[in-house]
Amino acid sequence: MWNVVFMGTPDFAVGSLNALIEAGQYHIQAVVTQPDRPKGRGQKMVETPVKTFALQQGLPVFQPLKVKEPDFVQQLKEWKPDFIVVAAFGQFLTQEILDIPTYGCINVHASLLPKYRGAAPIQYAIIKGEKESGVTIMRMERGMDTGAMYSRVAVPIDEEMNFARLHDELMNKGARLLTDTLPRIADGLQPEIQDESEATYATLLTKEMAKIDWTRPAKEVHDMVRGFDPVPGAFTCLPDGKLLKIWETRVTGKPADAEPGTVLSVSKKDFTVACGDEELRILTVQPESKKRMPAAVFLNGRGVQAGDVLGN
RNA sequence: CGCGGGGUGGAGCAGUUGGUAGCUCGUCGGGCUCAUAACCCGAAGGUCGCUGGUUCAAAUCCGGCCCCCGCAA
Repeated sequence: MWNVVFMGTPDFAVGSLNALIEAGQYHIQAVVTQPDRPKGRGQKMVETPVKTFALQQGLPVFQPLKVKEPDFVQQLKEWKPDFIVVAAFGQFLTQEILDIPTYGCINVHASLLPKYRGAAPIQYAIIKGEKESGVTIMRMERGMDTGAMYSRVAVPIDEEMNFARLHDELMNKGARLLTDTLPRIADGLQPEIQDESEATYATLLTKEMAKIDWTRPAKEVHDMVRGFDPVPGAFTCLPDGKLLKIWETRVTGKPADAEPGTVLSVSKKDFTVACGDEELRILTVQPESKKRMPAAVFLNGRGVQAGDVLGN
């Protein structure tokens, strides 16, 4: 049995925590996660997915505002963990903390490092039109996901892959890779240094980035739409100013000679919109205050008409 | 008490000077066609979220409750 302190926050991290528990050879001394925060409609206090899961499992949960608080660092030292496993935790660890575990702080990162270091690696891989992504197990050091890598595993990304699916796949693959790799680290597995010249960064996604820019090529818009599905959702504006989220699209390959954002053809099933280069077929949308619906259904009600211009 | 939109036949919507509910799609039947997700004709299907109240009369006005959703965090 190895002593492990786990640090993580969103669903992605739950996969890894669960794998550690099921592996049966790790003693989870503590689960550290972000404090409860007011969230959503009504501003209710919401606990992180990791907290919810950890409590179900009967594990002790800690939610320091900052892990680097002296009192908490002291607590970590007293646990004398063999590993600190970190998965999408959301706080930086100080060198003092990195030095605590016998075998170091081990991170599960949802990309093939050194590509897509940072907060939103899954979304970025899709948005950038990558053909594959993956997960990396690495030894943390100071710096944003710069540590030497113990192991990696790749997963292909097809044209219809969206964030939700890639997330789940990487969560599962990452969890398995983690439990496979930890024992080898204890055995002395040597990590591989990241090639700094290959590094790219996946910065935090902002609201502004989710707004569709119809002057971009259709393929880019398509990649963006699936990269933002289901959160936060790529959106545009209807002629009346109402919000319209776009959930599913298909590149048509048909050149579009109209002002970007113009609704070109409207059939019973769907409609197409002019992008910078080609027409993009819209298959699934979500009007403001409504649920996600097929384009055909949307067109039955309010819908749009050929000639309408989106995005203003 | 963060801001806001909405609950109308299976689906998406219209319908607020209150007076027995319409549209598109779907479904079922029939027709046309080599054929069709196309077209034509016809039919079924709604206690208008729930609950009180105002009124001769409420989907439509007022109160309470339940549910869904967008924004913001």
